[in-house]
Amino acid sequence: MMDIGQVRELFRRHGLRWTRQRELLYAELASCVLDHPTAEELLNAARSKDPGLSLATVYNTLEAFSESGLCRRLSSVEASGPCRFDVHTHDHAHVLTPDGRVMDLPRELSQRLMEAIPRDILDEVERSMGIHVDRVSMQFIAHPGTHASARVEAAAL
Amino acid sequence: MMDIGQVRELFRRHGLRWTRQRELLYAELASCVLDHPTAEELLNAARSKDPGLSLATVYNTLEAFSESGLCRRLSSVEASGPCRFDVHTHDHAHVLTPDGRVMDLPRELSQRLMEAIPRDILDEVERSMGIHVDRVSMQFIAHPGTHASARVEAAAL
DNA sequence: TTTCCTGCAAAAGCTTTGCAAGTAC
DNA sequence: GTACTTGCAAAGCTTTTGCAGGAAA
Repeated sequence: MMDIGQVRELFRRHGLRWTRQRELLYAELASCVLDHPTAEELLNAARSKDPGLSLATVYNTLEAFSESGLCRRLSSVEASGPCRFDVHTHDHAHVLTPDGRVMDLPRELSQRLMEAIPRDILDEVERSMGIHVDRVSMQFIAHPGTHASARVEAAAL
Repeated sequence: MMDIGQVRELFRRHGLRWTRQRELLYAELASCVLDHPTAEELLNAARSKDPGLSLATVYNTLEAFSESGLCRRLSSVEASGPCRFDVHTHDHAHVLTPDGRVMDLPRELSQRLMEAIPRDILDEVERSMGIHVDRVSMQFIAHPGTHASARVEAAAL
């Protein structure tokens, strides 16, 4: 994966101080390649390595990561629940499973999707709504009764 | 608009008892054709006609409406803050404005968008993620610096 | 040595719930 | 009459914040 020097460099590039807690949390978050943890899930995972870690620090850290572009915050979906955090910051679509999980669509597929939106429809959205479209967010809601099991490898992202 | 008999009938069809509060709240919600109110905004609007109305009732009512298919609760992946409620239950895309509002894309435009998703990409989403796609949810994030001002009429929805 | 981060606890914001009284059916 | 709804207050859940001590630059 990433050694500690690389993470320090990554943090520096994003204007973040390095701390033991941030290092740990970034590693945990980065290990969630397809699924996306909540703050509490991240805390539970990280506490095995740092029992003193506090939930407030997890939230503060995720806020700092999100601000600086190291992750993205995915707000509550369908069933109201806690926010989830996504280590992938590039534009990509999500799949929402019936059991409340959020999964990434592989980058390449997401790209093809975005490119498939006809230019003229986009133009009409901008014209009729009086806006400029910054980006498009898409979620595939999985049919209840199918259990998602991504067959993609992490590398595909 | 809709007279009281029609609303009673609508409620009955959806298995809901008619109450003064529900009547009022449905009217308020239905008057928000392009924008989507939060529970609190709805309360404020409705209190001019029923000062005794309570926030808990607004939430309970919106829950009942959502359950029975009379409105939809919007918990977008991108938005933060309180939930918003949408009287339009058909599938349609949304525009998220920089100031946190959520606006409907006209039905016809939404439909064209959905139809523009290539069949083969949808198939590959289902195959690679191991799901069946129930529906697709889309949001256009408006560029900060543009202020949305829909030029569509309510009738267009 | 200055500035930022952490952990704790407390507060804040949003939503749900228990209950007694009232209303729809 | 029965079952459901209302309004109130209180609790619940998620997230943020104030502060004192500690660590990074």
